[in-house]
Amino acid sequence: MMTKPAAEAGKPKPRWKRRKEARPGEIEAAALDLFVERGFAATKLEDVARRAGVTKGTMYLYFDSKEALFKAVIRGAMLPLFERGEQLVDSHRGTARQLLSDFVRGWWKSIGESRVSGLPKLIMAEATNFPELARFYHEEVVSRGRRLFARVIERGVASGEFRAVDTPYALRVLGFSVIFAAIWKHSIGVCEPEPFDFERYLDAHIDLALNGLLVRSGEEPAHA
Amino acid sequence: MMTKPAAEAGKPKPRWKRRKEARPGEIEAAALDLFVERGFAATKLEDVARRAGVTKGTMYLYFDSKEALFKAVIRGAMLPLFERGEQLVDSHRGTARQLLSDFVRGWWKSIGESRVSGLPKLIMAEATNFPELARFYHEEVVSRGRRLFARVIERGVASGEFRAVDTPYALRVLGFSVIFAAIWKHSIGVCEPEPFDFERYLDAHIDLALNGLLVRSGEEPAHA
Amino acid sequence: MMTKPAAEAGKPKPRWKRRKEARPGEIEAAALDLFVERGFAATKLEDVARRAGVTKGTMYLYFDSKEALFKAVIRGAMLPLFERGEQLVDSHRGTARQLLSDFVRGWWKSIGESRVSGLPKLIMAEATNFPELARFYHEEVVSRGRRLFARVIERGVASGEFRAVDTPYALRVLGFSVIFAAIWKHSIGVCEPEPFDFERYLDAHIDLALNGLLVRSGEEPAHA
Amino acid sequence: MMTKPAAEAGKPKPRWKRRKEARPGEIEAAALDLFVERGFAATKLEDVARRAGVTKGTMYLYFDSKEALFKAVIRGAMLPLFERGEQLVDSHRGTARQLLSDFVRGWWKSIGESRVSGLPKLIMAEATNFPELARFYHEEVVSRGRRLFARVIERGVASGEFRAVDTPYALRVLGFSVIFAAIWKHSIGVCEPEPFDFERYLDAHIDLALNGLLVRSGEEPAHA
DNA sequence: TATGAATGAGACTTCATTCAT
DNA sequence: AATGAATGAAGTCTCATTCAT
Repeated sequence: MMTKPAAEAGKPKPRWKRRKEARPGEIEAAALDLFVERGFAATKLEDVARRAGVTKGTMYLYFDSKEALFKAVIRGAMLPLFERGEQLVDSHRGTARQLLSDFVRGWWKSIGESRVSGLPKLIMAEATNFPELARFYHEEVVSRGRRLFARVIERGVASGEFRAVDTPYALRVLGFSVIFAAIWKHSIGVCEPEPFDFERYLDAHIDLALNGLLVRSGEEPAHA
Repeated sequence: MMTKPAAEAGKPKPRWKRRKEARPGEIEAAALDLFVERGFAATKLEDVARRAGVTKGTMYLYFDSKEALFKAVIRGAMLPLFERGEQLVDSHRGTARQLLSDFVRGWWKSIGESRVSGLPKLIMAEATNFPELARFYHEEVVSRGRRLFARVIERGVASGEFRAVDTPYALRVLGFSVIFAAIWKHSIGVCEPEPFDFERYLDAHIDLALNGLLVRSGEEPAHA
Repeated sequence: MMTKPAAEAGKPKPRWKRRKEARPGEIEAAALDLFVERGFAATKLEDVARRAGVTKGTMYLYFDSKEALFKAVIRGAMLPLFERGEQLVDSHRGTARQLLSDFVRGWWKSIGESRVSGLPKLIMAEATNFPELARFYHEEVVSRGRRLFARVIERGVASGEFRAVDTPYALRVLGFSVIFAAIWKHSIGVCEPEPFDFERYLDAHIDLALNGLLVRSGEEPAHA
Repeated sequence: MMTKPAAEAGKPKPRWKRRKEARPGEIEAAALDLFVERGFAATKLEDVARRAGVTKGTMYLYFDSKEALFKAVIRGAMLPLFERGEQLVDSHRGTARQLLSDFVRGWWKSIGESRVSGLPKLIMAEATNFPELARFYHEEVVSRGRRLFARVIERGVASGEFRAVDTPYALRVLGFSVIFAAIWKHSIGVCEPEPFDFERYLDAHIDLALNGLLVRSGEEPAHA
């Protein structure tokens, strides 16, 4: 419990370090965490600053306002969202059912288990307060995601594996229930007495989806 | 409950009527609307008051604080959530597949199209800020809803109509995608360029759910 | 030094009074004082509030922003500026030299000795920061003042009392040196070791003005 | 003052030149411009730095604080104020009326048309915030200017050209209206729809001053 | 019962100043 | 000598809450 006497202290610890390049990312990461946890309005910039290891003033070196920070967080977190997904669909060589399964599990792997999984909740909560951002999200994420999911289903229909479903809305049904897992994780999920088993949830989802989509034996395949 | 006869009134008529009984409900309704639209923190009590046709001060005659109002809103909005649902499952005499279809459509009819449809979004957004409420919601709505949905599925399994699925998680999958429709309606839905067709969404949902659940011809039914 | 026991206190002094009508004027008066004394930027709203006997928040019931308060102060202080002056010129029946003397002394009486005398300094100091207000001041005060002063000089020229001077600029010269007295009073004047004798200043001003304007004996009058 | 020969320099040339001697003046000049334009409080040091071609940090190598810079600016700008004026009065050999005319025009030439013309506005605006500076200005400029102007008038009175006016206040009247021209130029002047003609203003000023001061024919000269 | 003027803690934001580089 | 990233005190403004009317 001895405290080192000040006289002995060789190097006086600097009050701060200069880290121009790292700051924005750190601030955005801290902000994403808190925005997801508390919502935009209930998040105090001072808390974001503290979590990012800086002071209030520093935030304004990198972001013009709280709203600008919010937008940067959203936009920044979205960019990596589709790299993997589109590549997967492009290069997948197996059956459609296998693709669907890989797709959903891959999505959870890259999104659901990272901090980005908080994004859907955040967007849902603030969409009406930031319609411009919501539109941006819609175009950049929702539409793109739908196109991607549509390709998965259509490939199965084309190959005769899947029934001829109402693709545009079937993908909404299947997509929503995956995204909701992310929302759940960041909202009521944290209060649930027994933990939510996301692996099992995905299993059930894929099981239902495939059974819901597959051509039933005795039926003619959709394109035959 | 006697009203003073008008003839006797020498005093000038008061500017406002005695509406002690109606007030709380009106305030809660206004608050629900705004909380759903903007979130808890971003909603100003003055706006709630204006929408309810009263003034700020009046609100404090009925609610101790903004937080108390929030809780009252949540609790109040929950009451009607299950009336019909449980009754439906109790009294339904058709096939399980018909029950599931009626159940989902009935839910949307009574919840999705009313102001209560905003509740899920609100809870999701504020769950971490109001864990006590989230727990309450979990117990009163989520658990109860799951039990109800479980009965629907289990009835189908028992009757041999449905496969032996992982019921606890299958119902989460099916339930989430219905609830998400309500969330969507109150968030990004308002920004979507082409309107979301909820009827068609429910059709697709039921179609997928039934096909995903039904015993596939050639398979043995689960319980046989 | 005895403190009255709390129990004995008959009427608990109310923390504040309701004075909707009086507030704006009081706030503007306090703000005028401080703006004049310190300038716009250096004046803290909290100080204005304290001087007006209210708190910060109250100011925002009556003025949207500091800038709005500033504008209200300027505009409010200007309205009464010309009532007397224009009436004087309209109704004056004496010689032009008498009118000029009355005019200058009357101006000082109604402006120079009141709190409004701080206005010119304020406007001069903030003109470039609030160009819109400066234009407003120019139109409402400067131009109007010039027209009024021009009438005084022109009457003298018409009557043969005054020389044919370059009226538009002569009035600037004469006007400026009167206005400067007000500026002086609120700036360096407060630091001068021996007090500035404004009466004597006006005497000297009028003496010089009249001698500068009057037709010199031996000269022909301007209009003859 | 030896400069290291270029040939010897193996080290990379520094990005900035050694300009220790020139810096303070450049910073003061930039600061004077901005202080005049916006006032002390509304001027940001960063803007001063940018205009001076340095960065914020550099300013603190030369000035301890914003207030110190302000004082240096004021004091520095005052030095050239009287060089010419006193020399002019000392060496003038013409009539008093010619001296007065030369004096006023010379003042405008050397002060009014230079950046120093902004000083009066600045001092007026900040006198109450910096009483110490105001006192300094009063002693160094006002008093000195009055003594100088007094000599001009007194010479005319002595020579019999001018009437026996109340010299101490007559000079205030005449001086104020000249100084006000400088203030005007830097405040409302910039917003005036039609440009202020300073030459014409000086003509009118001198015309009025001389006519106001000169012995009127038929009168006895003051000292006779 | 109802009002809305008044409050004051607390949020966002600015900027003079410091100091590691 | 010079930089500019970082700081933090202080300002403007908001809004949940109180209370005189």
